Amino acid sequence: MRQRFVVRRGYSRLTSKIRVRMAPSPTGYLHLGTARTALYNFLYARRHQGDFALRLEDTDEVRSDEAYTADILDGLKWLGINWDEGPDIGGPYPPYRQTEKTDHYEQVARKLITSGKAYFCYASAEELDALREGQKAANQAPRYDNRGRHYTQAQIEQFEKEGRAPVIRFKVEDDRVITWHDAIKGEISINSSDIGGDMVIVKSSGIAIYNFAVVIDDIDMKMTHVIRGEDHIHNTAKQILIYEALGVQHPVFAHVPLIFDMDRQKLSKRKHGEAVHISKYRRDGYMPEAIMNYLAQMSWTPADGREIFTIEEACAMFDLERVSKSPAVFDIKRLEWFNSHYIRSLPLSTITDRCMPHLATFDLKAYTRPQIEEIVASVRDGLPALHEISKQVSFFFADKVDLTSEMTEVLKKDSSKAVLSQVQTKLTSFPWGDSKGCKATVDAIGKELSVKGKDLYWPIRIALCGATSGPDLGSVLSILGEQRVKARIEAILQPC
RNA sequence: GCCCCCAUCGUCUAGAGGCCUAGGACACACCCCUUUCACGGGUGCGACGCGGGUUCGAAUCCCGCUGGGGGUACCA
Repeated sequence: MRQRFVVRRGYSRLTSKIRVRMAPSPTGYLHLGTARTALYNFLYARRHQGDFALRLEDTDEVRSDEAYTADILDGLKWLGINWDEGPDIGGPYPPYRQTEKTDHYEQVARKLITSGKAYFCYASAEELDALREGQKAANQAPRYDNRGRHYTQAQIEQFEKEGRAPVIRFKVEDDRVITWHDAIKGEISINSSDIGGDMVIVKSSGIAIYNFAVVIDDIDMKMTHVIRGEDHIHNTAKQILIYEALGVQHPVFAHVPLIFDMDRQKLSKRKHGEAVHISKYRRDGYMPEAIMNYLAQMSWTPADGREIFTIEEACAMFDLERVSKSPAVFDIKRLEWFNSHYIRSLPLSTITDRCMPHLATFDLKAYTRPQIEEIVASVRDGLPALHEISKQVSFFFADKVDLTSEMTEVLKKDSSKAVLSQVQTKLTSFPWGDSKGCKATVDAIGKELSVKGKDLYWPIRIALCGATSGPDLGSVLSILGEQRVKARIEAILQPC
C-alpha cells in the first residue's frame, strides 16, 4: 500500500482540539460574506470534531446596534449554523462580547506599556489629519510618524493640562518581514514598514481597537485557527506582531476569498443595498438549504465534485485545502437554480409551511390544508423563489378571472362554448380530488365533441385560471372542486 | 501613491507536467417529452490574459508584463 506523508506546518496544534470562531461586528444586518465565513468556520469545526464559538466584536460604539446582533444570530441559525459557545449560550471562555472585556484589554495594554512595547500618544485628530494630508500631497503612503514615542515630560504635562485624552499605541519596528503560512493562500509576507507606523490599540475613549481586542480574545479563547475574509490580510500582519509582543504563538490563519458582484467588486451595502443581506433572501422565499449550499460551493468544491449537498454532508467533507484562492462572483441565477432545486425536492409539507407567509393575502380558509398543499405542489416545480408563488396561485383564490382580448377571442369560438357547456352538464361525473381522473374526464368530453388539444384545454383553462398557461389542468380542476368550477364556467357562459 | 492578494467558458468551477482535440454545473439557443408553463432528457454556443523561460512535453513550474481586486482610521 502506498502512503503519502505530508509535513504540515502547525502540526503540533492539530494534536489538540480544533477551535475556531466567527466574530461578527453588529454594525449591520447579516451579510452574505459574513454568513459564508461563518459557514466555513462551522464546517471546519464539525469536520474535525472541534469547537465553534460565536463572539461579538461590538467595540464600535457608534455603529453597533442590538437589532443587528439579533439579525445576525437569527440569520445564522436559520442557515443551520450552530455554535457551541456564544453570547447567548455562554461557554468556557466568557464573556463573548468585547464590550464586556474593556477592562481586560486595557490591563493587557498597560502591561505592554510597562514592558516598553506600547505608549500613550496625545496626537489630536486634527494633527493626524494634517500629517496624512501632507503625506498624500507628497504622494507618499500615509503613515503615523511615531511622534508620540518622543514626547518630553513637559509636553506630556502640557497635554494633560489641556485635557487631551491619549490613545495607546503599539510600537511597530520598521523593516521586519512578517511571514506566515496561510492555510488557503500559502506563504504571505508583509513588511512591517508598510503597515502604517505605531498602531493604536486603545482609543482615547478607553475602548480597545479591533486589531488588539481580537488577538486577546483569540488567545483567551484558545483559538487554533482563524478563518476570515481576505480583506483582513494586512490586519493579520499587525496582529502577528501583537501575538509576538504577548509571547504567544499565533493560530493558523486562513484567508477566504471575497464575494464579488457582477462588476467584480466586493459585495457591499453601499452599492448593493438589501441584496447583500441574508434577511432579504429569507423574506423572498429562498430556502436556507439553498443559500447554505450555494455559499458553500462558491469558493469550495467537495473532493467528489458534487454540487448539491446538505449541511451535514458538507460537515463531513469540508476541507480548507480545496478552498479557492480567487474571488467568486455572486450570481443570482445560480442561487435561483439551487433554490428551485430545494423547492421541488424538500417535503411538500415543509415547502407549504414556508409558502404560508407568501400566501397571507389570500383567504386561506377557502381550502383545507391538504388542498393548500396540492396548490403548492401544482406550481412548485417552476418556482425560482417562494415569493413568486402568490401571482401563480392567485386564481385559486380569486372570485372572478380577468380576461385579455386574446382570451375572449378564444372563448367566442363555438367549440369553446360547446366544451364549457359540456363540462358544466357533466359536473357531477368529475372525480373531484383526483387530478388524473379530472384530466381523463376532460379528455373523454373532448372525444365526445371531437375536440382536442388547445381547442379543448384552452377554454377550460381560461375560464378557470384567466390565463392560457399555468398548472396542470387536471390539478386545477381537482383542487378548485365542483362548486368553484361551476361558478366560474357559469360566469363565462352567462354573457353569451 | 504605497502594500498585499488573485488570474481556466458570461458566471461557479475540475485540473497537482503527458490521461486535455481542457471536463462538469448555471445562464443562453435549439430539439425531444408535453394542451400551456415548468420539470426531465439531448444537442449547440463558449475559456487556459500576454510575453519570455525550464522541459522531449506546460492550463499546470519560474520570471516579467498586463488586468482585476483588497487594504492603507482613535471602523470592524
